[in-house]
Amino acid sequence: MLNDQLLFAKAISDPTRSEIMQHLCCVWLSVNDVVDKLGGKVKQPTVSHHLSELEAAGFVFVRQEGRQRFYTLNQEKVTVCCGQICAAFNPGYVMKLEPVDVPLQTITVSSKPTADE
Amino acid sequence: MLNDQLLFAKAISDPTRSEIMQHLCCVWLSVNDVVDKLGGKVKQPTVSHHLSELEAAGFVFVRQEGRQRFYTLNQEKVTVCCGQICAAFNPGYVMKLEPVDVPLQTITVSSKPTADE
DNA sequence: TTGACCTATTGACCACTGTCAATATAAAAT
DNA sequence: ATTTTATATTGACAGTGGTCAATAGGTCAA
Repeated sequence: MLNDQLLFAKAISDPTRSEIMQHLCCVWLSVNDVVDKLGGKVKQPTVSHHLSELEAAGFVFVRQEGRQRFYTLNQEKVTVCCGQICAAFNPGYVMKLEPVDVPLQTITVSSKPTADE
Repeated sequence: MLNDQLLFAKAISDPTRSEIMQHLCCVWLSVNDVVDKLGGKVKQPTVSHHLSELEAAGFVFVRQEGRQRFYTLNQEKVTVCCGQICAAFNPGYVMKLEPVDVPLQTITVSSKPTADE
């Protein structure tokens, strides 16, 4: 029913969830790590709930390790969604993501970004 | 407390409102025009309500003409918001919008501070 | 002036959602 | 085995938000 673009918009439309997602950019954090990063704004069950939602929607990856669970952002999916939104509201334009101080790199909205490591 | 990025995410997180905004890309439509474009999915008061919200948030422009009100998308603001979102979730990258088949035009939305200016 | 038309407003309804305290579950440490 | 630690789940609550019917307020046409 709901496409990724709408799911992504819903995901980032809540301040707490948006902040969580940004903290999960490029790093793996445990649940309590995220709780700490939020500086007491919300409690652990709330963070856990948001992370479950994000996982269900495919916006984060999870890795269990002992009794902790580490989460990280699904960078590719998020980038594709960003591109879809840009394209939807800028007809006639193409979005490109250019690494700072590095040769050009292009993201075509309907295909996979070439974000190599 | 709520920045444009969050307001934009909220705006496009509802299917009806997102569709309205896309219909208002590059054209001026009356309220009833929008109602028609939505094909009976929602009634006129609902459309009117969404348009009021969008106007309050600055995402659409309005022009009164006789007994009708014409709305159009605030393309620049929407594009800036798209760029902010891309930047927020792609640290280390800059987003560029390139018109198809036309010389380069750039919208820089970097989270990195530029020393000058 | 009267009536038809366009849009905004009101009030109500209900589904959804973000949050928390309390508790459960599971794994590690003692 | 007991305790401590890390996370998930449950249940409840208040607030938000999308929707509509009914209506109000203008504006134009006859």
